[in-house]
Amino acid sequence: MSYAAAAAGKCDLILGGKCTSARYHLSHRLLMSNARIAEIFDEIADLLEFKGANPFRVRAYRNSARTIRNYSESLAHILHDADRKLTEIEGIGKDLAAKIEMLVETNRLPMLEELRSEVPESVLALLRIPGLGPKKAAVLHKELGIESLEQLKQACQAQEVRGLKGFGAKTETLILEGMVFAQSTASERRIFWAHADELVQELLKHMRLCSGIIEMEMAGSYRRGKETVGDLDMLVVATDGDKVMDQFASFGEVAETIVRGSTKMSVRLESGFQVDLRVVPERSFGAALQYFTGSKEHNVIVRGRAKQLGMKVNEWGVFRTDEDQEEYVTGKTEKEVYAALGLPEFPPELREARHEFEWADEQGELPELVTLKDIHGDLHMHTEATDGKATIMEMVEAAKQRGLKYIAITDHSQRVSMANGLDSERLLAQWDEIDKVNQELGRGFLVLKGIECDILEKGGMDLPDDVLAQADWVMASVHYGQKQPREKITGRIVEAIQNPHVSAISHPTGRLLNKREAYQVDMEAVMRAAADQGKFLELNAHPARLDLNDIHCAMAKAHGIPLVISTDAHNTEGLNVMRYGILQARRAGLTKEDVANTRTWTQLKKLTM
DNA sequence: GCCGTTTTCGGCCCGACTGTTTTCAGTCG
Repeated sequence: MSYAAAAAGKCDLILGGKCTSARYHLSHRLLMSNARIAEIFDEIADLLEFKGANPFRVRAYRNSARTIRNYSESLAHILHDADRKLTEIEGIGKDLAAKIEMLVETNRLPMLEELRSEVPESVLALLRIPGLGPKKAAVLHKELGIESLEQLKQACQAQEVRGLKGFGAKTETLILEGMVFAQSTASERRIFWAHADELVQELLKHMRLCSGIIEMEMAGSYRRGKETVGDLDMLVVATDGDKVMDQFASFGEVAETIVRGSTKMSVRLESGFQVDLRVVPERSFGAALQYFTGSKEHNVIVRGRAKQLGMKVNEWGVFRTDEDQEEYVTGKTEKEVYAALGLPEFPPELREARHEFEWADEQGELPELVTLKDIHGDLHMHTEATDGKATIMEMVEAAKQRGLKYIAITDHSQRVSMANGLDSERLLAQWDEIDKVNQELGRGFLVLKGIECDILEKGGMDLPDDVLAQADWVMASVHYGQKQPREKITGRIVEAIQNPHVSAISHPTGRLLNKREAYQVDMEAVMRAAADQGKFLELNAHPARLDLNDIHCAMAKAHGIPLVISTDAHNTEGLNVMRYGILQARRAGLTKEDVANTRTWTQLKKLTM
């Protein structure tokens, strides 16, 4: 189906049919992307769960949603390829394949329409209250006719809820307390990894004041380096667990203790952020670290493997199970836990049940992931000439201190008037200055003549070709017309890639975490163009951008497109964000070879030829 | 709903904690 055909779709299509509803924020002009199919299957899982459907059926929808979201090829393309079948994909059987086909071909799914008519959207909001799952929410809906958070609040205040079977006075209180939490959106509760890291450093500092701690490590999505973190998990081995919990409770940010048992304690910080602490025996530390680092999906596979081997894995260790006997095998370190199952010690960033087991099985080894030390240059930064704060020389000094060998100065072009963007004349003057700086620096460090040139709303570049031709490095960026329809914005970016003077596309999707959705850009088309033209794509390392995301980074690798990880620094401190980009690249399974700026400038230049 | 050296049925990861119970179901991670 062409973009035009998709765009011509009417508002009665299932996914565009509720244009005014919050249920779908996406425009109905979209093709049926993998992300969208995944979103639909997740919604079906939510609705089925609420209805009390077979939990394994619910899981099948959730698993397939995750697989589809992570899939590097468009399902619509596979569907239209006569030699391929959707059922090749793990977790997609005959039924789901038929549903995907119906979605792609007709943009509709009667089953979803039926579920939606049975379960009002507002009822699903009840599940966001901590402690309220599908079973209890269903009772509230059925017995008291509750359909919204507001109605539930009133019922609790009127003490109508405590009369229900399985509910009590305490539950009413918990529901009322959880109301504010439930009313905030999921994105408001997740913080950038970089912010989580600041919090972690503070927390670790506080905990180190407690004597008797033998081992201490953060687990969870923080350890996996996810771009945003929803809560923190801390693991401790200590001589006195109670003392550790007391120390934990005395952390300055703690607002309330949610639970405290003998091995587990959860607190909520002033900011609403939750932190969990677990105290485990020394012989279980590795097993617990493995377990609580997750991801959940990764662990499900690990446990399945254990079972095949006649073993069992839980947070206490690896056990050999014979008849009704259980024998502890190992658990002190993560490495031992994985080794007992014949698996390599997966770097936490890879533990997402995407390709890591495939790599371990088929290649017998994991990719050697890129590290911060591998980076030799930074190809995106600004100076005081536009909206940066430092001079060229100050950026050079800061880059040298961080062990870099070259940088590109890429200030904004004239279209970005708010940032005092450069016209041809000022840009050429800046490049003269760079020549002088390079002379002064001599060998050992190189400053490249660069520009972050806007891709204009109507298409085309913001500076003339004869100027761009003189640059060492041209990054093309969309800053305006971000809301344009898919066909238009994709066309602009593809056209920029085809411009012979453009080296790379910066922040290719334009998303800002927790704040702004990506452009409606067709990334498959962008990647095909980049691969075809031998151009680079940026992984912008700014913690609010991290654009490309990990899935797109893996897609780029599959297309053979080299990525440049850059800081987009606006001052000298801004150069520090490189490590967030590295974390993102590692999550995508990228090696040193996949990242272009691990090379010298001379080597990097050859990649484009 | 998926999957198969258990192959068209019968499994599908596992434990801690809480509240409402009086032995356990629901929720969470």
